[in-house]
Amino acid sequence: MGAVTSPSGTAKHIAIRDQLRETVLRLAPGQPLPAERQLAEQWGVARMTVRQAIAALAREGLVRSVHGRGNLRSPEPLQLRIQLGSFADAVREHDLEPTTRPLECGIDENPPEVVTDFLGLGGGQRALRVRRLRLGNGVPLALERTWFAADLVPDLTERDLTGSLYHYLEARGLLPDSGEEAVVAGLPEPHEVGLLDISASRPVLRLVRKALVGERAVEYAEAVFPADRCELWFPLQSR
Amino acid sequence: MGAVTSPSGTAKHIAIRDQLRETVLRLAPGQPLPAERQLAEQWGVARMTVRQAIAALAREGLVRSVHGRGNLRSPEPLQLRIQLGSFADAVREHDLEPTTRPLECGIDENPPEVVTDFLGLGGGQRALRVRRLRLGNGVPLALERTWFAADLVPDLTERDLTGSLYHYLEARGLLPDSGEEAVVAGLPEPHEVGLLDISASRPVLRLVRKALVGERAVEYAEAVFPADRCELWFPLQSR
DNA sequence: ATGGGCTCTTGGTCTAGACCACGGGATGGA
DNA sequence: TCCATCCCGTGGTCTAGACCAAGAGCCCAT
Repeated sequence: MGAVTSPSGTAKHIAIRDQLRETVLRLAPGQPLPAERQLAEQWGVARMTVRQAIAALAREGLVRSVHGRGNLRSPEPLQLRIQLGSFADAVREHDLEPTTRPLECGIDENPPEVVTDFLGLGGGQRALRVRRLRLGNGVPLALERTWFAADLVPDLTERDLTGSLYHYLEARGLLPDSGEEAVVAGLPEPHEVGLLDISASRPVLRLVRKALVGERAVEYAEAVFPADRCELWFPLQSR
Repeated sequence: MGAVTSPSGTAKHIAIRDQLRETVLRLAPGQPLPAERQLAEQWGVARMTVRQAIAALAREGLVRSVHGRGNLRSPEPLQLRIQLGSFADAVREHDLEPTTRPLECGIDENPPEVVTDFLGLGGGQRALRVRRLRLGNGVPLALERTWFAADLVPDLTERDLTGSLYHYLEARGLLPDSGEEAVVAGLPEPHEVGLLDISASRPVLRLVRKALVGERAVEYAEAVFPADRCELWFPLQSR
């Protein structure tokens, strides 16, 4: 079939990538592209060249390669505006059903130094670590890891984790009233790729929250958000 | 020389990537890895396989491939904490020399709808667009694009752009006192790659600021930060 | 019905080459 | 001394195959 018409000087895999992008955008999410071998023959090109083009589309987040099945158009991203401290509310505002999957809840025998420093854990005091996956309509939106001083939350059970931790904290007068949040971007760790159901080359937002009640450090939390699906929102302070 | 010792079941390019990562970490920033052809021979492997390993290290941000020169270890990232609205101060706090390179300053004949909506531009009112590159010790840290209602800043000249725009605004009683900021992560556009001097596969933080003085919309700004070099920092509000 | 295995299709890895395009240093002439 | 040019080493692209491994559906034996 027709050879690749590259505006002289353009690499073939670039031209193929651009043509293929058009093809993908005409597909419904979840639908596969033609097989790599077929595309290679169709364009009269080596399979490696087609793979290079598809890899680029995968980095763009447009396509997901699944071994044994094909190169599928990615699901439509849902873009979520999250104002920090109210995850469930943010999800509900988008008419999504917020759910939480507890992954882990227990004593962290060896917490990172940033955690012990911030929570002021010295002799004997232990850190409780909670890991949760937050979803909207079943789609993973955030992976959270939170540390508390264990003696502050003695009766926190697995059941409390499926709802808002902030309700639990509020009932005990531990609702944070100040602190700071830092945001960086990066690429996901391998284990995060699976839990968040994203591709390894798509960026993520990482957020670190240090929260206080008055002078007392209450919560150290790290959250990972797929960049495709989430936007973090902050009110500007008066100066 | 020694064949690749892969923990049976591991792909060669993975094993090579991991060995190569160790090699890179022993290099000084800017120093090149051995040439691809040499590495391929050394490990008894095809050059394409070595290239696959190096591409992974490039995505990690550890290595930068330069056509005609080699695969060089990336410069040491400088990690900057930026509290919004005070870029120059943030840079100075890290003992860096903040500079600004004005790229463009003029009327935007066709501003995006989000801009005209926010700034309330109707009828003959026009938008002034400013593009600047912010650096610390000569290293690009942010690419900014800012829109103002043109009649609010009639005497803004190219000279004002090299310093803090906020000084200019403050002198005219236009210093923003409220607003909102949204943060997303993504990959850089091709033109951003060059200006920020990053590799195309490294994530960036994108920030959109809508700033007001009282009820009056003053500034719509978009900024792009290399994820390797910047961390955005926000104070937590009292609730 | 149902479960297990077979087979076919798909992407994943890898090879051993080829030629192109860029950068930099050596070389030589003005 | 200075500048243009050439050459060579580098990464960038591309080929035409090969085999491996995972998913999915078929078919048969239970």
